[in-house]
Amino acid sequence: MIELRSMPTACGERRRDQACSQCGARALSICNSLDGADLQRLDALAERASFAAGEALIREGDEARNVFNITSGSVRVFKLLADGRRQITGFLFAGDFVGLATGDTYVFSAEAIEPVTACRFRKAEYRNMIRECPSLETALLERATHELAAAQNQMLLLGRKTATERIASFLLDLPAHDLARPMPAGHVHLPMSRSEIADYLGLTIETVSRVLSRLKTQGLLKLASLNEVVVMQPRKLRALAEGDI
Amino acid sequence: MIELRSMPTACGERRRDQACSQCGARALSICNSLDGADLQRLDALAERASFAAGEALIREGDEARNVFNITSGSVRVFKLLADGRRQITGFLFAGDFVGLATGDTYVFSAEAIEPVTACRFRKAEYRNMIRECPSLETALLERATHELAAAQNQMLLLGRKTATERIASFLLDLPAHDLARPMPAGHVHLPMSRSEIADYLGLTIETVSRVLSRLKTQGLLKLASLNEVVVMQPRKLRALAEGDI
DNA sequence: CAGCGGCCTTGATCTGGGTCAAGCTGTGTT
DNA sequence: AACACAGCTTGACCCAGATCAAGGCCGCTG
Repeated sequence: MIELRSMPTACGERRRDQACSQCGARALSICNSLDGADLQRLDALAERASFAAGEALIREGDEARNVFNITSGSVRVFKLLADGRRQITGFLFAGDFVGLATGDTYVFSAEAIEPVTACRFRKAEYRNMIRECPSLETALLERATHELAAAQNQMLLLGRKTATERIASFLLDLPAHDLARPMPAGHVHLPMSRSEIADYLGLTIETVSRVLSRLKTQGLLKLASLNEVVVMQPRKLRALAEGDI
Repeated sequence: MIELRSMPTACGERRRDQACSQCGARALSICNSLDGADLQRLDALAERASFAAGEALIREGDEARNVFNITSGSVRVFKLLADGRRQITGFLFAGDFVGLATGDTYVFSAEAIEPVTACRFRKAEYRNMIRECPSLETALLERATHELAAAQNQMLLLGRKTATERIASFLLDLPAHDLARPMPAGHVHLPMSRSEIADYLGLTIETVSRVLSRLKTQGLLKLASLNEVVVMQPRKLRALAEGDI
């Protein structure tokens, strides 16, 4: 048992009062939506877990026993085809929930990209929790709806955008998800590898690398390091992302 | 005010006790999850609406005033890029909800493919309803989670599957959504045009047409009419869809 | 029942991004 | 400091599916 309330980030605290660019919702963190008594009850049910880089929180096909709330680090959520082709359907950061699938088995996998800490809830207990704390359900519905809006944007990206538009959209959207990590304006931290970016955007690593190089040559970006991009011309990048060209 | 209870399909009745192939959930229709008293309350709030083919239920950017429950017909949900490129993010049938976005404005459009009837709920009233009827929220969360699982499958399809795999997946998954329309085993009804299939699968109409023709030549399908496909070899089609080749 | 128009199919050609193949870079190790 | 290795970049070439173009089919209308 961990005293979540004594640790500001333990239940996935995120910056408050920032409207989501994809669905317009505010106060998306579960923490922000619940009152003290509810958080206390969550507290009693939470078990802390940590994962090394590459370790799995959730494996597709396993019995769905747990729900996690990420408290630090970053996670890749993905599905595989039989021959190994991988689609990363999302990256998760502090404050995100994972494992809310309705069925008896997980329908996706989730692995730590960098060292991760999380609160684990047994799914059985989690159901009791919902019964006692209806506002949790409201908060989860809001988050699910938000993720659905994000998924629609991603489908638009995967189905209809060019490689350049995909990379531009990605660089502009990423900071909105990773709110726990404070970055100077214009700086984007990439905890994931090129191969993970490629599998998220439906491209190959070579194309990701080429497009980043071209955007750099064109002066839209600087590559401060492998894992840090500085957006030099956000207007132009936004125009590229929307296909306005 | 419409007496929903007196019309079996009015609140989006769907076949019961059929587990979803994408997320394992059962009883996905809202109707199936609610008891008589709750349905009666929903009843009092519902307003019947009908839409001609091509008419919009929801326009991206408009103020989000309504939530709809489709009671008959089929609907395309989509997003557009500035230059007109379209991604259809889903097709909706009897029993599906649309318009549950959290924000103040809709972030996608929804249009009737064929004549549609639906129950309209004012969003303000809908919020009261949730307060009075907590099991509605549970049902909606279950549906949202289900749609999220479907969205992840679609991202895998759009990001990593070949044209043939996309078409095969589409033909196998479609009947599971359109439960209200009873079809003989193996028969798939396509209420949407080739152009809508293309915009759903991230392809062009020419590619959709060519792949269907090839599958027909190979004896996997018959094209009974423009809008009806008969799957002759479901095993082989499933193998194609999963990329097992 | 002829003519029209919207959709669908099929063929020919083109191209964005994939594939294959070197190198490069940065980091950790001895 | 030299090395090794994993991940990244860059170049050359290729191909699945897009684009461009020409008919075909079918339901509707006069």
